[in-house]
Amino acid sequence: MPEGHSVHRIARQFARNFVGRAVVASSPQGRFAAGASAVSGQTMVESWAVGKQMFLKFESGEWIRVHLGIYGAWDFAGSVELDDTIASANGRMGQTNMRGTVLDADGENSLSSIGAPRKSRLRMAESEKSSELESFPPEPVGQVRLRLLTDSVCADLRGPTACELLNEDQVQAVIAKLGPDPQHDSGKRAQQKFVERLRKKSTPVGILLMDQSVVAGIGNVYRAEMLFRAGLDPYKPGNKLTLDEANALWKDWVKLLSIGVETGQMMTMDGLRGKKWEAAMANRADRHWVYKREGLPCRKCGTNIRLEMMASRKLYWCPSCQT
DNA sequence: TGCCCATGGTAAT
DNA sequence: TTACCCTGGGCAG
Repeated sequence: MPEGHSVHRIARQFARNFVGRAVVASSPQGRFAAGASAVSGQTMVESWAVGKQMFLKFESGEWIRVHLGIYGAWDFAGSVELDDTIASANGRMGQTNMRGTVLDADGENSLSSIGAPRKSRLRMAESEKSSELESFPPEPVGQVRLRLLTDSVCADLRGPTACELLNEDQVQAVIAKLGPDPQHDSGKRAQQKFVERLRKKSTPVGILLMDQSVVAGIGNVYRAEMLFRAGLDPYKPGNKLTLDEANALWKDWVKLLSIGVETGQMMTMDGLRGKKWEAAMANRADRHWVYKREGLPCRKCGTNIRLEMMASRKLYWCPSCQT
């Protein structure tokens, strides 16, 4: 269940392990058979993400667009090289698991997950584990929509909201609909675009931050946490935000996204040191100001954190700190 | 074992 | 606003 940071990490993994190599593509499940066969045998030439969407370009000029949605996941297997820009400790990548690498659902190191991201496989005997690691590529597990394979690395895609073949124009059309993403559009123009779109409408800022055409990549966790960090009432209309408030939100997103891409975790309580930082990295419950903390005392003022539905998503906030 | 829920998004209503 | 897509983790029983 990735927000923007994990998709960028996955795109970097493809850049590191697939770009420049010939790729055999298939759809074991069958639902992307035509798209897979269109690119199979070609060299992958680009891999990058905008917001929660990832784009893989092949030498023919065709692209695959993938949106993981809430269930989607990539599993990497084989001799996977970690991207240099990604911290190798606690190397979990959102929903992405990598067989052969030490990973765990909460970013904790766990030998049990070697070779087996799926629960059913965690119970495999040691002998079975080692034999599975030896066979490459592994047997597809579950409904694999798309499998991408090089000599040494295999990536399986399951349960995505979107996986489709696009041409250059179609890719540009998708991107045109998205708001700026600091990891893709750096600089003042991206910030200006965000500020402009945020302050245009009377829609509550809590909804605007989740609107991918305003800013690409923010999801429900970052939304709640950013509003708390800014001390903003989620119901404040976008067009009532001051220029300073809007600029500060962008700067905070740049910072949080960068931490997320580097660590693979949505660490929103930055400024922690030593043991507190370690505890937060190890424990999801210690990582956030308000997210999933309804009924618990606010970490700053002690007021109970409130939970309400906003545009049919759960919104967590502190009514005292956020005004 | 079998529910419920989830860091999304779209299409139908 | 709701249904649906479709997967895995958590947890009650």
